[in-house]
Amino acid sequence: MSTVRVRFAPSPTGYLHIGGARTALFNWLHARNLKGQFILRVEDTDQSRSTPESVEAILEGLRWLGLNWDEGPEVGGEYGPYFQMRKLERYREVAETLIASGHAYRCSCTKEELEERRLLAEKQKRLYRYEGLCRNKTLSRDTPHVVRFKVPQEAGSVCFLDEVLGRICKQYSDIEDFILLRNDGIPLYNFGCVVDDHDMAISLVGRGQEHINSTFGQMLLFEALGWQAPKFAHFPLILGQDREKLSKRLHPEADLMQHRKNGILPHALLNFIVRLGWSHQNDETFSLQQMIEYFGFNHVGKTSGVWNPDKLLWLNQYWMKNLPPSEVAAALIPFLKEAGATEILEPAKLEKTVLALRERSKTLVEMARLGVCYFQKGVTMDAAAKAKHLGAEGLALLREVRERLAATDFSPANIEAAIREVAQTHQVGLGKVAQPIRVAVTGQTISPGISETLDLLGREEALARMQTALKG
RNA sequence: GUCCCCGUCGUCUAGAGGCCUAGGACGCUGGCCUUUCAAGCCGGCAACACGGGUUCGAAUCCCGUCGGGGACACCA
Repeated sequence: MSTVRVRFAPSPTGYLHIGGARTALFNWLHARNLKGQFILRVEDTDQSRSTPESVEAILEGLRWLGLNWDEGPEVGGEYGPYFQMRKLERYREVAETLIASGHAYRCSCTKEELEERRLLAEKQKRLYRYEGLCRNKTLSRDTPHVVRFKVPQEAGSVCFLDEVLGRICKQYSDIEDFILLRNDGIPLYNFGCVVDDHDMAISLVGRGQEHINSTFGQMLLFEALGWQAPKFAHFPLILGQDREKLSKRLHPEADLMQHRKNGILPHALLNFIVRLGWSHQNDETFSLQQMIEYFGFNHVGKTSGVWNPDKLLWLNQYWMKNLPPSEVAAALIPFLKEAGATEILEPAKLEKTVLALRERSKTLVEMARLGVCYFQKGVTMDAAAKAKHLGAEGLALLREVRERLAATDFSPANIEAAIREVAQTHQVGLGKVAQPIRVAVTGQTISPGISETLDLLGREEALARMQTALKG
């Protein structure tokens, strides 16, 4: 069996797009599933838009998701360079080969000239083609020119067998003489991509369906160069709720790191995007090991999927409840700080907090909001909560329970008993007694069960907070 | 407009000719549990785009229509 080598080849023109993240994930899973190599390649040939900051942002996004690469920036590898701008000579050399073999030509037509022809063709209601356009001009190397690929002029078509879509073809006449090298000698996507996929011995190219049309040109290039083309797999697109392709401009959820800020666990996000376009029987939740074990292109769907924020939230809560508490606790720390925690974030207490709050929060932001009161001195009292539960009646009940609590240790049984007795004495429901305690110690109407809450706070702090509430 | 891809509940999907009276999940919804809020458990609503074929039999195969999306840069 030949080696599986797949790549993720983003262009560093901004943050890591969620669609890119899913493309990376599918490739990564395929590589891990088959014990192959996952390569990261930076396609930075768009000089006007590429920035080093973007490279870093993309690496950071991949690291956050845990998608490690075997070759690429920072780790190197035998097939580098992994930045396209570092191998311009190579592209020029290949372009020359194509010109020499008659598969490409130098073209000095300007954009304007081409546009003119396009309009003319439209006016004449005939299909516009690049046929013969500049092919016959002979140019010296010093006149400014681009290098164009010479698409076969005879009748015929290019086809490839897509791993998820099946056989797809396109007629030669529907493909234009696309540009290989710009007039500054820098390669365009379609060309750099082919040279690199060949040079890096990529066995399968997995990318979004928006690239299907460029695949035909690439197939032509592989053929002209006499190189064996890799396999291709085109993944369904991710659409926003407006059914348009998820774009950075229109959809905030397109920004991977936005989800980190929103308190989404990386594993939850992974689980969510892996199910957008892929399935394994009726399974909904997957550990990383399961994803790797089950993944295959045969179960990648063909239809675009719509972003579903509710399901992401559900998955996030699911994983907050099912991942080791220590892992969730570690992820919670920055959110607690952000929420205003001032006390020491001690690991054991953090884990207890996670255990107590994970059934009540869908995100780490929510968990921090509910949990920050356990990591502060005193409470920030919610006015509405106070008005509702710490009126005359509430305070009277609170005074009484506090007395009983102060007289015992804080075992769950004792706390239960104290509440029960007070409720019984006054012929009121348990809630009547419990709520004032809850509000007094947390400042909110929402918290875990009372004994759990008091335990989290510690006897001393809890009694002190009740005392403060009683003083008004 | 041209080319390419796609078309099962609102959404993500299972489904590779009989196992489908179409299954699961999110959401919505009724109930149980309950000291708050949740979580959990039990139940409900809800889909094969349409029209022709092929076949004893079609969500599954073929054709057409309609619908949706994508690509049409010296961007990737």
